[in-house]
Amino acid sequence: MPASSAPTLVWFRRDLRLFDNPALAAAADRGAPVLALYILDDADAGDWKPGGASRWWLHGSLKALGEALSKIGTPLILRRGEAAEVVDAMIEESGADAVYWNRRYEPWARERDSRIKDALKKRDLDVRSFNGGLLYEPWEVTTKQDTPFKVFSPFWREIQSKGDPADPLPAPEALAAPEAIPTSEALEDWSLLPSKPDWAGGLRDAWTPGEAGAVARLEDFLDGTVADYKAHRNLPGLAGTSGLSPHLHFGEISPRRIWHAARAASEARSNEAMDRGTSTFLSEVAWREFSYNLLFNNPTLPETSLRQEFEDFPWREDPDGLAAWRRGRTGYPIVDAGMRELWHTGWMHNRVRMIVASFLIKDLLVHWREGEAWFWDTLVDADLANNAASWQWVAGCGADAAPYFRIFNPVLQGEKFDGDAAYVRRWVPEIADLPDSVIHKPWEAKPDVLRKAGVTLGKTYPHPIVDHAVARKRALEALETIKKG
DNA sequence: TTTTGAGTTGTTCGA
DNA sequence: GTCGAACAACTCAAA
Repeated sequence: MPASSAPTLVWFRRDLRLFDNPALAAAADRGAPVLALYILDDADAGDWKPGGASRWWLHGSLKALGEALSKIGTPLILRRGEAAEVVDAMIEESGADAVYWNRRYEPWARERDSRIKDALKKRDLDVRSFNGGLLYEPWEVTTKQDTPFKVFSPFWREIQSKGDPADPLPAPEALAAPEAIPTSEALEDWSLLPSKPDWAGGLRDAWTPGEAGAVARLEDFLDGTVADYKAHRNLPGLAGTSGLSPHLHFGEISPRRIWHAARAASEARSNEAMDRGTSTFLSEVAWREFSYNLLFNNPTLPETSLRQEFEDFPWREDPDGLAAWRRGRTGYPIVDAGMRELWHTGWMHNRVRMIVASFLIKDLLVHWREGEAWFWDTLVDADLANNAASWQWVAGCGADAAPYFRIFNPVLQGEKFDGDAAYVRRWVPEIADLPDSVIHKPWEAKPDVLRKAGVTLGKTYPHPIVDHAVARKRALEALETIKKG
């Protein structure tokens, strides 16, 4: 124990867990009492305050973290406001002489955190930041020329060549609370949960925010699903993905833990170095790293097309089309199913995210930022780096972008990846009685087939809001206008 | 400095 | 129904 009992302030942010939490582990090692703090820092976040679905998740995650911390001896203090001011107040009220946190990578957070760090260092406090959110820091993964990667494949090869990332750190077993514990605001007073109306029923059914929920998901996934991940991850009718994205976003589980657990599970199944499902899954974790790397090196990624020429793209204003897309009433069943899954559960299957994004951008020619904004508000896993990088990728204006001619055909995609229409029938029940042969293209069904299924196009289910073949040609022509040369 | 091979996820058309 | 080619040109990363 240090001579004084001045506490260590641990500022929780996107690391709402006890296991493999470097800042918390370092505070525990230091021996002094631990003051655990979470700041609702909307004031600092500018245009990127968490959306509705994220706030719902945050409530559950904070509740779980508070309970877990109390169990090992120290409460979680909740405060609202500008982080710099709140941290100062906490130091004042508790007598803390050290402040630890795990890094964030949003441009606004980096700028804010470095200001806070400088100010505290000037006052001779022990201030430290750690890597709690990534396998490797963005500046640790670079090309041989020491430049940031702009293409995923070589980035992924570089990650693999590094061997395994650091071992996860154990969770502290017991922590001492400070003598002077600052008062906490009540989580309920933050109004993170929707009330009028309560739209979160579907979210409650689908998710368990918090570290325990995250670990349970990981174990379930590694227990079975991962074996067929390579093939099944593309089929939205199955639960073939890990469903870990929101847990990762809030830091309820660390990517290093996921990495090591996945490797161990793979080795336990076979003597091979790593099975196909596991390596495909880990490459998806690496895509997350790649997005963070891109955001770190391109702070305007959420607002500005990475490829300059796309700033001159002839986007359309289409309020009606955008509204139909948001509500899942485009007349294309696979698109509508995805948008309704999103609205209902706060999540959408990855394959379907690409389909709906391609539809908004290429079929409607609506700016990718409109899609980014809607996802930001409705996804429980809304993440600045992933969201921005992925929308730019689909638009073709990002790093490693899709070739211009890659325009998803929503009918073919539906038939290919939802062949038995299990997904469409679940989320678009009004057409569930259509046979497999036409359920992805109801407008081609014969009148008596529609009648038998109780479908009246334009009444019970919309006509397609655009003709895909026409829209595809229009998109290719629009892309022609920004070609160089 | 120059060269070389490669670049997550697709669609359409014609043989 | 199945298969291969075409669909652009450019930029990246390493040698």
